[in-house]
Amino acid sequence: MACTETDTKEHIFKIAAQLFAEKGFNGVSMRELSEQSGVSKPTIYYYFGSKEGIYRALLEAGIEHTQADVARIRALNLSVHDELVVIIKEKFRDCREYPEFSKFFISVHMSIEKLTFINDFKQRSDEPMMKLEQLLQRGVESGEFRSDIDIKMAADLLGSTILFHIWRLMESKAANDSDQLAEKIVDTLCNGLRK
Amino acid sequence: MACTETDTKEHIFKIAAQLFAEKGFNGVSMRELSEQSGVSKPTIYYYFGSKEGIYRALLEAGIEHTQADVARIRALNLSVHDELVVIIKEKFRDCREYPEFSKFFISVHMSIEKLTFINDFKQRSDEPMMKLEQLLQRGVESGEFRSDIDIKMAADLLGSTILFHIWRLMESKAANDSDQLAEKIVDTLCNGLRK
DNA sequence: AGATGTATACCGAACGGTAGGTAAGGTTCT
DNA sequence: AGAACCTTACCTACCGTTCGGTATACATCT
Repeated sequence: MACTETDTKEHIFKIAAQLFAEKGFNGVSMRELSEQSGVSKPTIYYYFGSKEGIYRALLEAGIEHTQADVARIRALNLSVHDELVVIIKEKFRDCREYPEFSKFFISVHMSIEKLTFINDFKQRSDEPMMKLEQLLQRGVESGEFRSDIDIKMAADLLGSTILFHIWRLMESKAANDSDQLAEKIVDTLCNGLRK
Repeated sequence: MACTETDTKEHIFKIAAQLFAEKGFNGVSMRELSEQSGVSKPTIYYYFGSKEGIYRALLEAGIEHTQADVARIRALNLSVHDELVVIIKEKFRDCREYPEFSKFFISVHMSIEKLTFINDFKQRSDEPMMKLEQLLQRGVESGEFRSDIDIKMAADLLGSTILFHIWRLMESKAANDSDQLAEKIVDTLCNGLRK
């Protein structure tokens, strides 16, 4: 989750993530970004070309990071229940490790602000939900879950709850026990409410 | 879900909801709003005082509407399972009946865009989640649900999924069978996944 | 060693354009 | 006449972006 370039560029990158996350694309001005990062406006243009350029760079970095995460966890070959727990734990860990970037991604994902240039990102952001469905399907096939469950619905429940908790985690800087939280989420869904 | 004033005001109100929902507060200009609603800029200022004024008016109208909904449903005295289903159905119905306003509210609720003047709205928007917790608590007390369930977690699962589905409903104008969807959501949570 | 050339990293000032907002003045209705 | 409603014309502040430059550093030629 980095920019792999000079210090200055990386610094701008990080501040941009913070500002965009807080105020959205249209809420941040280049002047503000330049003041907050302590460089001149032209310097930002030197590195990123345009306002849109910074935003896109942030998106790209995030997508790459997420894809790597998912592949690594899949390779561990856990039970579905455990893989779900690990996926959620890993998401929460990212939030602690890269709060600015995590906050930025969740804001992009949530915001309705229609920015024409993030359409393909939004499309790619459906992939995690598909992965969840595949995972649950595997749970049914292996006998871990009942075969009468509605996989799409369960994936929605899970996916939206993960988003929601990341969002809440990012808003209130509370030092939650996020590992326990991850287990609770999965258990609550797996066990249901009924007697 | 109305403005209870003149036609012109109501018309501006509706267009504003559409635009804010699509582009966020900072993404909409007063010029655009005036062009789209077919009145001059000063007319908008005549009715709403400021850009912030329109936004606030939309928020107020929405809060009132939601509170009325919840109270009415509570008075029906249903089982917890059924009350949950009805609440969700009612939300979905609103989305069909007042798509502009529903889309606006969901966008406010979801977006991280920090607009200082909507802080008290965001605070009040926690109330529905609290209502859900109370409802689930009632379910435990009446014996409808197991006593070992994590109420907060279940409320989060449910609340975030409702938000998510409304959001999805609003994005893809698909004519979903939302009544069936409401039942599926509640059933999936109530019955769990495990064998 | 010193002069010259060139690339990188940055900045102050200014561009055309648009933002939110208003002053002043017509209509229309009562 | 006066209140309610709505417009044209205009304001200032700020927007994203670019221009024209500077400082440094390293390579090349003499």
